[in-house]
Amino acid sequence: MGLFRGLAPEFSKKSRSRNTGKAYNSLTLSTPRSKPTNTRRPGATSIRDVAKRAGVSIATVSRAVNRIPSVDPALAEKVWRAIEEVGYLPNTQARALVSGRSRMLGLIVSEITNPFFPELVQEFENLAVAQGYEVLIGSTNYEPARTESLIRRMLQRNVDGVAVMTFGIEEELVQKLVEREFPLVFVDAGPDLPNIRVLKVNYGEGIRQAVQHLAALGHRRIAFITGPLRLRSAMARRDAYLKSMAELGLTVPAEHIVEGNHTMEGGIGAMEQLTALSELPTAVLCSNDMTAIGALHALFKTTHNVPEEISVVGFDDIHLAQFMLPPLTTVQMACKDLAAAAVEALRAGIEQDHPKAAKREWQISTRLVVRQSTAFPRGTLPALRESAAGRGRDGGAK
Amino acid sequence: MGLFRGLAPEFSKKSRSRNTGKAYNSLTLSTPRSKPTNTRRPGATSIRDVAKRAGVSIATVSRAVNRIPSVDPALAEKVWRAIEEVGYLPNTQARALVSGRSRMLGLIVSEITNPFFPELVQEFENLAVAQGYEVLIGSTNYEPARTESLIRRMLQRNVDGVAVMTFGIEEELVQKLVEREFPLVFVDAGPDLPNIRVLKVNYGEGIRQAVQHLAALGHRRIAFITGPLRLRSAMARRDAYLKSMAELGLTVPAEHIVEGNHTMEGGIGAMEQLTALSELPTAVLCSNDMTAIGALHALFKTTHNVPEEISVVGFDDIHLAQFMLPPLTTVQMACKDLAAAAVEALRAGIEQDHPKAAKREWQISTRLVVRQSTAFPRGTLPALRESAAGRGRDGGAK
DNA sequence: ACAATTGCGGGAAACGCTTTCCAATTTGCG
DNA sequence: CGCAAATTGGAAAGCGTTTCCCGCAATTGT
Repeated sequence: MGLFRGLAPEFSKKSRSRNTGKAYNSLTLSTPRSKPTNTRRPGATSIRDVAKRAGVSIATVSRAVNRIPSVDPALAEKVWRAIEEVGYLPNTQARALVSGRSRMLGLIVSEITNPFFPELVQEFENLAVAQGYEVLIGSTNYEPARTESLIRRMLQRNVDGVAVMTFGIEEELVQKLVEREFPLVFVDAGPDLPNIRVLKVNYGEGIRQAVQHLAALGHRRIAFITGPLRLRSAMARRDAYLKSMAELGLTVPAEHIVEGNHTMEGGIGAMEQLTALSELPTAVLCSNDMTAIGALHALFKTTHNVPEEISVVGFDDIHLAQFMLPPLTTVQMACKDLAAAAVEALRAGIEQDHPKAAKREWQISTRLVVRQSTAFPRGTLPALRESAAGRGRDGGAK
Repeated sequence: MGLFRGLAPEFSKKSRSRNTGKAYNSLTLSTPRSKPTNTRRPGATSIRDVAKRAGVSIATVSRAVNRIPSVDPALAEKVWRAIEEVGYLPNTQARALVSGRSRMLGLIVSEITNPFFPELVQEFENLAVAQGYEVLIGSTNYEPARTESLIRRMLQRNVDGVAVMTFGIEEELVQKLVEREFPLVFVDAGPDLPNIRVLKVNYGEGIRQAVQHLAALGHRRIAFITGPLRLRSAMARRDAYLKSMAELGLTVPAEHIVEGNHTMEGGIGAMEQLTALSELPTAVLCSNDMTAIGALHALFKTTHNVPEEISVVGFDDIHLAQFMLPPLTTVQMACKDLAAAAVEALRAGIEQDHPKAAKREWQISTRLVVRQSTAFPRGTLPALRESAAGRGRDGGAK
């Protein structure tokens, strides 16, 4: 719908000046329309410059650059020297023009300011660049309008594929990408179509470890702060928590599940709800690390000590987690693995002769990293607390 | 040098298979070389499809899309309907072909995983996209090799301009961009050339406020943890600190200036050096917030209380700062202003008829935000401490 | 009523740079 | 010496848009 209205913002200025009717005609004709040639950047060099310098044809230069072995090694060497001398860089746009592939990948995340995502972006970009791809990054901020504009941008720029790492995107918008048969990568779940690949995160694994860790320490009242529940991943994490609790025969009262929104502010709000309860939980699991950081902050403000009075566990294991006060026990979802899988899956979709072209699913594992935000609950024997501290200490050293 | 060797990574696969010599020939000839036509994505539509659908010429479609007023409104409406029906989106690459401008901006930051930069990226991107630009992001991680590859990527993709927000980049590498007369934006300082614009950050302003805030609380031994001193901005911050101290007649012993590297790890190391001193400083100013977070962590590990035993001040005011324990007093460098200035300066360089085309410098101001990581130094009267807490509390509410 | 002017729309070229086809030249070998 | 194979160069294709230029129709002026 609105996806196709309001195109071409870059021309708005021009059309504005034309609102005067006739006046514009002379205007536009006199202005840079006369000879728009020579728009090339002064220092830029083309394949022609190299050919001239090396005294060969442009065809030979192209072959040398692409390492077609039929060119005489001596000649190739001459071409390479010329390339360095004139500072030639092949124009990617021109290449895209003839190959029909832009060699750009889209990466859509939900919130670039959540530290988890820059880490993911970094890894993704490293891998993509190593394969000769450029990355177009977009952050939806959970706003449909942004997502829409993002997808339009990706379509217009003709990216070769898009990784949607928002952990639960608005369905209809992605439809646009699906229709055009863009290679797509989703996290957790996606439409079952040939161009679509899915990264399945095994939330249960790490979350079970976290619940069992807390239970082993003696916790029984373990609360959970969820993410925004319209995200599939947030639901999956909550469900994994419920399942792990049930496995241990622990019941979860309704008020022990509070909805957050994967931000620090959300963590604060949720934790304030929990501290207002008549019977405080002794441990809180959070749907991501930012939520946990918010929870720590809320507990600080209400002068509850962590981990003495209440244990806190995060999810993601962002770099920051180990520097929190106290260092955060958290479930690690290796963003390195995630990024690697995303790039591999995209390439499998783009390059028809890719070795894993047929693979549809990638598995991502999670695991608990114990640091110092978890301990024996209050009322445990001092002797035991000693050993707990010993166990907890630096379990997550890098 | 190496900038021009090793081009065309996208062809590496092909060339690898060619290492066998002759064998490849049949390979490349048989593979998708036969008829590389029809590489178009199935769902993609071109201006021609719209023209056919609307029963007009492509010229008319182009005019309608660009809102050239000479087209009959009724016809334009028909075109717009056709556009929605076929789901047409103008191909940016083709537009770039004729306009000679890619409408992409490069944004080079030093470390995407430092939370300050995602915030900057976000603002920058919002503004750029609103103006019809796409953003190519690159993180140097302080590695010359990465910077080099980054610049090559930007050159190859033909960006219209580059904002170098690394706060002090390796000179020779940028030379490549300067040579080609790319519009460039630097922070703090840059070569004095017509295509280059500079964002001057007034570090002195905020840092003076920080030093005076600490001095007013009664601190005399105020230490400073620098950033990596090869960065101009790190030097500028240190110099601003020294100047502010001198203004108050406070002497700074050499051991009160410790070099960090703008990361949490660096902050920890630097703070450990400070806590090892026979006479501990009562307050520490840090060159950025990540350093301050590291410092807080180091003080936590060595069981020094903040702010009772030692006050800590950061720089940047990243979003996270207010959620630290205790909430961090810091100098705000508004990344909104920075991003806005960067985009405006780039546009001034790119669009020759931009209203501020002649402007060379943009001023960025800084200011202190007082939170709870600063307080009266030890030994102050309890009565005074009360009022200090009152003053410090929530000075930086958003 | 006819000529002149204006307005609008369509066909086709240009845009920039690469890749690749095809033909020509050289080299090698029988 | 002749034919085949290997290399190289000239030239065209290719992408989808914007824009030039011309023709046709409609409107206005005489």
